[in-house]
Amino acid sequence: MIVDVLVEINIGKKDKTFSYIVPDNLIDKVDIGKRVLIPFGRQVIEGFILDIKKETSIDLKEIIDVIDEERILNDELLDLGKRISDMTISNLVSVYQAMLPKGYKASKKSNVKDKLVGYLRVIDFDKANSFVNTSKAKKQVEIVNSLLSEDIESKYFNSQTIKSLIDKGIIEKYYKEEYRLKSDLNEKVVHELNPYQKEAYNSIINSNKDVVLLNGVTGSGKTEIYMKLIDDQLKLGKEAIMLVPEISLTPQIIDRFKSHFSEDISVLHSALSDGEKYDEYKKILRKEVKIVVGARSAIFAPFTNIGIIIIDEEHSNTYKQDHNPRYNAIEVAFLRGKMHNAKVILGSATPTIESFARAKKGYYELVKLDHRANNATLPLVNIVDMSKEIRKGNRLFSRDLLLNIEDRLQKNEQIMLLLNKRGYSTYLMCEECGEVLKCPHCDITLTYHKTSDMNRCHYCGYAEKNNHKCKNCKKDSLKLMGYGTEKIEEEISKLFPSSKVLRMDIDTTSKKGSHKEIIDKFNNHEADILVGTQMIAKGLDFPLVTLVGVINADTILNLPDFRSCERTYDLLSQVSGRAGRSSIPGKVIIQTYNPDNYSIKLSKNHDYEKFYNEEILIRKKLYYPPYSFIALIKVGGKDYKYSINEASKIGDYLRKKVDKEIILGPSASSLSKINNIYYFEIIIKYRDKENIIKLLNEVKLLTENNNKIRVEFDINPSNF
DNA sequence: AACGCTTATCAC
DNA sequence: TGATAAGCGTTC
Repeated sequence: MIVDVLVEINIGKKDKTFSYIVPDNLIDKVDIGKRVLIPFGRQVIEGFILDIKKETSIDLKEIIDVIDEERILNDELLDLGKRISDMTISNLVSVYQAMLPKGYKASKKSNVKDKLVGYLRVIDFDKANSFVNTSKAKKQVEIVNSLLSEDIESKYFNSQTIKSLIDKGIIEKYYKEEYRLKSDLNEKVVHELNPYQKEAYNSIINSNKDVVLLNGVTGSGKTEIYMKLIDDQLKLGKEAIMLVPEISLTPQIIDRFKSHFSEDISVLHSALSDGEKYDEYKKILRKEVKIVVGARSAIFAPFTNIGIIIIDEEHSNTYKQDHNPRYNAIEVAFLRGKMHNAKVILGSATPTIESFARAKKGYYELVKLDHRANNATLPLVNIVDMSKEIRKGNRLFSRDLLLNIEDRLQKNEQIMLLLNKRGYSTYLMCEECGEVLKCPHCDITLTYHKTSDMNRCHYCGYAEKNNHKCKNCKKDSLKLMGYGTEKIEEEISKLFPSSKVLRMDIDTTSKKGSHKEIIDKFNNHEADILVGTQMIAKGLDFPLVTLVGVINADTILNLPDFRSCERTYDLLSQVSGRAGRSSIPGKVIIQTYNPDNYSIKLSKNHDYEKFYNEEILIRKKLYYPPYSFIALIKVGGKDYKYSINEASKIGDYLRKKVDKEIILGPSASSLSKINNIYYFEIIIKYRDKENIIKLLNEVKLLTENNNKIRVEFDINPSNF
């Protein structure tokens, strides 16, 4: 018997497998989709079995061992992986690896094992009973007495005492497999749908379309509808996958799910340890759970009978993986939905322009939910023109914002302030010559971090001590320019010394559990003001927040990205949704230098459709999605001239092969130099999806063996 | 990834 | 000319 094994090593030839002989003692254990241990050159590595053949051969090596008891990749997932590998122009192994949690990847590094817990039990009851009645060893008698009624974890007892009992032949130690995350079942809580939710629910179940776009304003109670839809599928004996952005996978949400279903659900997200992820995945493989709630990669949950797939906040760019393989979980959901004949539900208050366009064209069922659940009103939005404020000398905070903060503090209500930049100051500039301090490797502005007094590059991680010296004119005249959340926190504390301020950004949430800690503190009203980056805009629900301030709405607007308006609108509506979630009406103050930009102006009235109508015109005019698809080819190399030359060759090759599609570039990437590697980009705007994917796979084959350059592909990039 | 093999480079 | 460094190609 021979098996074909796919290994995680970059081999010039696409998805090449290696054949091995299966020794007789392993014949019963091998199966397609399991991992095996194999000799490979001089090393021993792991790989996936992709094929089994009856024939035999003598000049092949033998597999060393079969790692898995059960298949970890079933037929559907194996096939799905092949399609994703094609769609994303990436290696098949990398897709299979991305589909699996660390402990199930084919690599020696992932040495996550089953958690075994040591227990003690009585083996000789006669001996135990007489021992209890006769022995004078008080501690030992106590242990045996307890063990006579139930088995107990060995860690609770002194090992010396236990040893003597084991030696006497009365008790023994044994190991039991346990899950790292205990399933503490909550009491069942069932929510009745309100009339609006019921109407939306009915439209969803009565639709004959494969995909439903649920467009509900923030706070309209989409989650209740999701849960009802999942209930229906569970009753049919089917399984459900629900994807949520990483950031909104808060303990509150998980608890809410657990109490609704009152059965064990598998939760998959990055905050779990490798061991916990491994266990959660194992529960699915063993068919012990029927519901998975998780971030992007949870779309690969190894279910075999999926009834529904729900993607909450479908506009979130976290569903697209930003490194290879660059798959989009929503597209994977469509593939799996079709395979299982399961509906895919996309939910959002601000859908992507592409999704909404598809819904309007009738490809998706469009279901609207315009009423907030507990009759809460949408907040009042005030737009403040900062160019007028700055003339009055108000650089950071407008008068309007300060007055409102003061008012809320007096009423003992809470405030959230949002600025999507991190660090104390965004950059350092020389006051004498205007030179901006940049990373010596990446050509990107360095950010000053006050806590460490260091200037850091956010791309390569380069850091240097801040010495205020200008590298151009050598004078001590480097000044901090711009500002970040740290600066806002500092200034607010100065202006309102009696208030308690919390800050939430990448710097304060890097430690495990600190994210939850900050949320809990703010929730318990241990602070009055929460200053933070985007991460405070999403999904959080603080009933006492009645004022939300956006310090600078222009940061996203000014990004060189055709989606910058869409992003700005999303962010502003999300953040507005944070204000006035309960009976007290909320207020939002947006500070901007572009008060007339439609994405800012229209967020005031919470009218997504109006924004869509404006935005779609621009997309059409400039031939951007949904009027075209976009693909990005990134060519990187150490030698500037050679790299741009190779990039041009790729551009020429493509131009020769297509006639209607638009090929732009190559041009220097917006981050043209990172870690001393130069990057060039080719952008393709196309309509003929199949043909371009085929072409790009050809380009991959042609460039794969050239190790002077690295070529990467990004189909439908989420930002560029 | 890791090793052996071939080829380039340099001081003498 | 020999020693060492750098690049290349293979792994069932």
